[in-house]
Amino acid sequence: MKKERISNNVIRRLPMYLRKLDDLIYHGVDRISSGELGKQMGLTPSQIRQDFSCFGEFGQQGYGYRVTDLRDQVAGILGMHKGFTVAIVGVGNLGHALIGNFGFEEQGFRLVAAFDSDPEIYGNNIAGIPVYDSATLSDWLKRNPTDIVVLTVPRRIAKSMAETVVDCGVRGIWNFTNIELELGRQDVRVENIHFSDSLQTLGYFLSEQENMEKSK
Amino acid sequence: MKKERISNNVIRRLPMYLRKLDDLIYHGVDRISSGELGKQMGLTPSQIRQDFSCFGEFGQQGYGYRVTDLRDQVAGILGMHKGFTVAIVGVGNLGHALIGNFGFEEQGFRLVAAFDSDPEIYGNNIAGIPVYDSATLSDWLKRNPTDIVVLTVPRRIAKSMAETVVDCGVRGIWNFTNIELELGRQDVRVENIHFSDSLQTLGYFLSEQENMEKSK
DNA sequence: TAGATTGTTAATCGATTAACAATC
DNA sequence: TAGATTGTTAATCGATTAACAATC
Repeated sequence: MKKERISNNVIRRLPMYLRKLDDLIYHGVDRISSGELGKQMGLTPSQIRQDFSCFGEFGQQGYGYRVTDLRDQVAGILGMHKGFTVAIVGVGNLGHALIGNFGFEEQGFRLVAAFDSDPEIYGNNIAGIPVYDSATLSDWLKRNPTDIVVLTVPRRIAKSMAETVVDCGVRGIWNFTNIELELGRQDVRVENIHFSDSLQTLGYFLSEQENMEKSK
Repeated sequence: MKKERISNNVIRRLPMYLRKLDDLIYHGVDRISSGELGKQMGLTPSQIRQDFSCFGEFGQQGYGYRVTDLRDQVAGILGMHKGFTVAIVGVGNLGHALIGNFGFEEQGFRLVAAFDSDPEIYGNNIAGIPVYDSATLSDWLKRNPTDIVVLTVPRRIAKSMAETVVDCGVRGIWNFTNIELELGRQDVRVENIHFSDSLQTLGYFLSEQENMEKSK
């Protein structure tokens, strides 16, 4: 029974499932039960069955799940077959790293162009991706409708860049700038990679651990 | 009333609070109520008071919270004053970006060294951080006890590198390799940055949006 | 003092887990 | 068929929200 409203927790688990399923395929596993999958992922079988049942009936009673089928279902839910187009704005080390190593294509995204304001940087190709002058970004987006912009620019220009690109029809921003982009637009989705949040969380746990040991 | 067991959700919100509080300080705000903070962050006042009350009593009745005090409390909870030492393993574009742009020091971490196996790369300094040969990592860690390793190596060597460093006493791994590091050690904390999970989540929402529009 | 706002207890809501009939 | 395992309904658990006495 498909649900209309999917909780955030479920959505965040989908990429985890995908990674695990790819791993199982890699290891030649063609069938798995919710019990076994749960054991391997540290989830309860119930949760796994509940999660998938939000989107449809992907298993077979008495048998389990066909790994490749399930993988394709999950990939489909995540829109990986849609070929969303991507442009990277800001080609510093991080932008560079994403162009070279992330593998947009393997994940079903189409990385089309990159932009930077440094004349030393634009005009070149990086791993086959042309890098254009940021000054031409707005025009370019109007001529080349783009689904997603990866925001890897310095913090101080992040907000205005974000506003520019959404005005040019971009529907999703993958935000690496570590600021909270409040664009006030319901139709634009921002997904943040907050590096510092992650490291601080790690700091919390190490700190906790130290406090525990001291109080023993 | 301090709680012993803090939920993960609360912990993940702490860095958000910190960012917001830094922002308020930057804008010269010296006092804020849970109501106003909630409005600005999109949380309920109740939740904010509940969150902070896990760690102590940081506010004043009838007044609210002193922004700088609260900021310092949160930073303290996150262990930012502890000066955890950090080494980066893998100096590709991403490792390079983290050394140059992340700002470990401003966040209270002490970035001490970086390692890479490429002779073109090790032997140099990057932004004042020495880059050593990965072959010497194990020895170096034994001589220089290190709290955290940033793992920015290629996927295929991620697991063995992780095992090496925890054997040398590293207590936390900031993992950028997009694999699930199952180290089976309760005393070592792994914090993941799964780029692809994040982008796939964005893909899900854009895909949903399209489906919604089509079915209208 | 009166007004504001906290910290905390109680109520609600949502997510996870357990149970089980359906069925491969 | 018997055994296994799903999808789903019900029960539990935990997190969020609401309410309010305490107090600055």
